[in-house]
Parts: sequence; structure tokens; C-alpha cells
Amino acid sequence: MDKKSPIRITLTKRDESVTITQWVYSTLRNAIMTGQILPGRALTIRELAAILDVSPMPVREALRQLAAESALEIQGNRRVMVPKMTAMKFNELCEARINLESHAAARALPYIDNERLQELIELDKEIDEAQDNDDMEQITVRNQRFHRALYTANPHQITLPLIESLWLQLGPFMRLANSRLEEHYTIDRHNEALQAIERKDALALQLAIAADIREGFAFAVTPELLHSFIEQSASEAD
Amino acid sequence: MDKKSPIRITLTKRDESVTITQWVYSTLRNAIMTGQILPGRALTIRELAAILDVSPMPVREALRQLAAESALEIQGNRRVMVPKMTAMKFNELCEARINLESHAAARALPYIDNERLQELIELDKEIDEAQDNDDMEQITVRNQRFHRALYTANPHQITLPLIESLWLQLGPFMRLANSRLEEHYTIDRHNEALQAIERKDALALQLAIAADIREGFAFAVTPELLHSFIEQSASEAD
DNA sequence: ATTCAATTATTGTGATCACAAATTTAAGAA
DNA sequence: TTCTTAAATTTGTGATCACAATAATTGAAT
Repeated sequence: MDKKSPIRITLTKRDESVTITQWVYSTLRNAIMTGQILPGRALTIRELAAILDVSPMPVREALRQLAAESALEIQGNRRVMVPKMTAMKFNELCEARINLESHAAARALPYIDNERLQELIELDKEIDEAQDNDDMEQITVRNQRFHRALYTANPHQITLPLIESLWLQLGPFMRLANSRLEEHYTIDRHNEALQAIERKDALALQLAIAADIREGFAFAVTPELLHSFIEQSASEAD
Repeated sequence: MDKKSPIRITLTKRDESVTITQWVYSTLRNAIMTGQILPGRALTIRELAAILDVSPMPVREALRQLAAESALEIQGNRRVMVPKMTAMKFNELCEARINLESHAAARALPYIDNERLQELIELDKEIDEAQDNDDMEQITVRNQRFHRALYTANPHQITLPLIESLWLQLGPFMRLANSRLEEHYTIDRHNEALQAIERKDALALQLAIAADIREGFAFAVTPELLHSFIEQSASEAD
């Protein structure tokens, strides 16, 4: 039996103005999002500290924060790991996303002025560019930026942290969701959303967002397909 | 000018089997929930450590966790405080609760077997008892227990942490929500929910839960009333 | 009295150490 | 070999210390 699977984490240069804890947090968060840490693998403070070349202290804090966001799971034995995905859990996360995000979109609608609308149109264009370049990394980043810009139009908005928690738990699947585009022709739901915004049509906006999310995960439309994706990640589970 | 307002936190004896960090976490969480820490008041690690008679370390971890749950707010200056409430934010939190919780209820419905239903009926009875005794503390605790028992019937449920975050942010208002009962006669929405469960009527269940939440905050039905409640808490704000 | 600068005190961050609990490894018996 | 048990290692927790950044206080000058 070989030793524990090695952990490969993409490291970025730390901005001096940012605390080490914050840097560790976003590094680990990004690693989880991109599926670099496979579910079920036990994470130890000292190991991560060695990998990131920092003292155990900031790692401790970052792990606790990620656990509070359900990005990590603390087992009874105080062991920390990326939670394993199941088909049912995946489904729950998707439905929760649809529910929460269409809610957030509708609540943001009254606050979307022309300036914000132009920003959204601009962000949508940037997504198209990333799609033309097949840049999965950028597609995901800009897609999230689009959704965030929409929801945060509401100055009293309080759901974004909850939504981000769902994104985190969906983790690597968020990326897969954006890779579908070549396969089957899909309607541009973002455009549909933008039109609904111009018309101030809350229901249409909700439907567009819901469809956008649902179609993003269309690759998992059959239980078999979903299962293969999950197994692919959970290969090394106990 | 007198010194900073003192912080009074109800201390419970710590269970030996629980880590100090966990004890600090739930102590602070409870203090926030009951409005013992007034919004805007700066919280320092060392001050809390002294009050709770522990070292700064567990306080640090607990604060970070609570901040991740939006129960506390970390300002730019790294200062930690209980976020201030506004009428608009209050409204957003209520609507988010209604949306998320009726969603969670509907998703739990298919999993509610007779055993769970009996448990819910039992919990509802206990709420009635607490109401007869005018025990606000117990009313709130048992009310939350009822909702939790409902949502967690779904074994794949992933929304409870999000819901608990909303409860935390509503904080002391959750208690006010349960004090309305003497005032105006209200329909027993829990009973309505239980009947909907027996009929396996998802829509009726959602409506009952939504009404339960909305009527719980009926005291804030007019902007003036709500404002007075908020001001009462935020009296010492900058 | 008020404003502004300099000093002092306090704070969060991060590192290091100690220790008990848990895990892994090693060894011995069947 | 397979199971059980004991030793050794690793791990999370919590305490203490150092330090730079922030906040509070003091003082002088207007």
C-alpha cells in the first residue's frame, strides 16, 4: 500500500497587504473549488502548513472558517476532510441553489439601475469571450462574477454568503457545469435574464436564473452520468 | 464619559467532554441570540477571554467561526462586532427565512414517517406547555427544535446550516417573535403544518411554515414598530 | 476651549511549545 | 497468516510570547 495520496495545491504569490490567514483561506478555498483535494482525504494542520510553508496557526483558522461554511467537514475525531458527494446531496444542493438564487435575483431586481445593467451586459460579454477561448478557468470565474453582480445590486442583500456556501459545496462540479457548452446547443439564459431585467419582469428573471442553473448541471441529468462524475472524484474513499 | 459598556454574558458550567473552543462558541452564540451583546459594540479577544476566564486562543477560534456564519462582522480594521440591524435588513432576513425554510420543509416532507410525525406532535405539545408557563426562553428553544426536527427529516438535507445562520442574524428578534401570543389571537400554524404533513400536501405545508414565520414577526408589521425594536437594541451605536 | 502631534496602551496576528488524545506501527500469540 | 495488544508517532487543542498595526491618551500650540 502506498502512502497517503499527495496533495497538490496551486500556490499564488501572497499579497503583502493580506494576512497570512486570509491567503491560506483563499488558497485552500480555491483548491477545494477546483477539486484539487479529493473528498475523504484527511487534512492535517501540520501537513497543510508544510505544503503552504506557513506556521500551523493560520491554517488552523482557515480550516475552521471553511468548516463553518460547510466547505470542509469536521468528523467526530476532530479530523477534517472535504465532504464526499452523493447523488442525493448533489440534487439537494442544486435545488437549494435554484431556490436561493432566484429569490436573490428577484429581490435585487428593483435596485438594478441602468449602470448596473450595463455592468451585467459587460460581464456577460466577457463570459462569451472566455467561452470562445475555451478557458474553463475564466468561464467559471466570470460566471460567478455575473451572478454576484446581479444579487449584490440589492444593497440590503444578505443571501450571498449562503449562496457562496452552496457554490463551495458544489465545488468542482461548478466547473463541469460550464463545460457543457460545445455539446448540446443551449439557449443563452443570461441574455434571457438581461431582457427580463430591462422589462422589470421578476418572474421571467427568476425563471431565467433557475434555467441557467439547471441547464448548467444538465450533464448530470441522468443518474448514471452524475454517478460517474461523483465516482471519479470519490475514487479514493473508504 | 464612562468607559465602554460592560458585557454581561450568561455562563454555563462547561461539560468536560467538550472542547473549550466549542464551549466558548456556544456561550457567545447564545449571548448573541439573546441580545446580551449590543450591536456595534467592539469585541476584543482579550476582553472576552477575561470574561469567560479562558485563554485568548479559544476565543479567537470561536469569533472566526461566528463571523463565518454572519453572526459577527469583521470590520476593515479587524475589529469584530455584532452587526447592526436595519429595517431593510430585517425584512430581507425574514423573506430569506420564509423562502429557505418552506423549501426545506417541502423537501423533507417525503421523508417524514409516522415516527417523525409523532416526534413533531410531541415537540408541538412541549411548545404549548412552555407557552402556558410564559417561559420565553423555552418557547424559543422548543420552537427552533420543532423546525429543526422537521427539516432534518430529509437525510440529505443541506440547508439547515444556512437556516441557522439566518436565525443567528435575526438574533434577539427570534425571541420577540415568540412573545406575540397573548396580544392578538393567532391560528396555530404548527397544527396546520402537522395536518398538511399527514395529508402529504407539500404546498399546504409550505404555506403553513411561511405563515408561521411571517406571523411570528407580525410585531414588526408596521415600520414604526419595527423601528422602535431596532432602536432599542442599537441605542448605543455610533 | 479646540485642534493637532506625539506618546502610550491595546489589539490582532502569527510563532512556538506542552500535552493529552488519537492514530499508526510494531510485536507477539494464536 | 490473522488477530490482539503494546509501544511509538502524529495530531488537535490550548497556552504563552513577540511584534507590528491600530486605537487611545496626553500634551502643547493656536
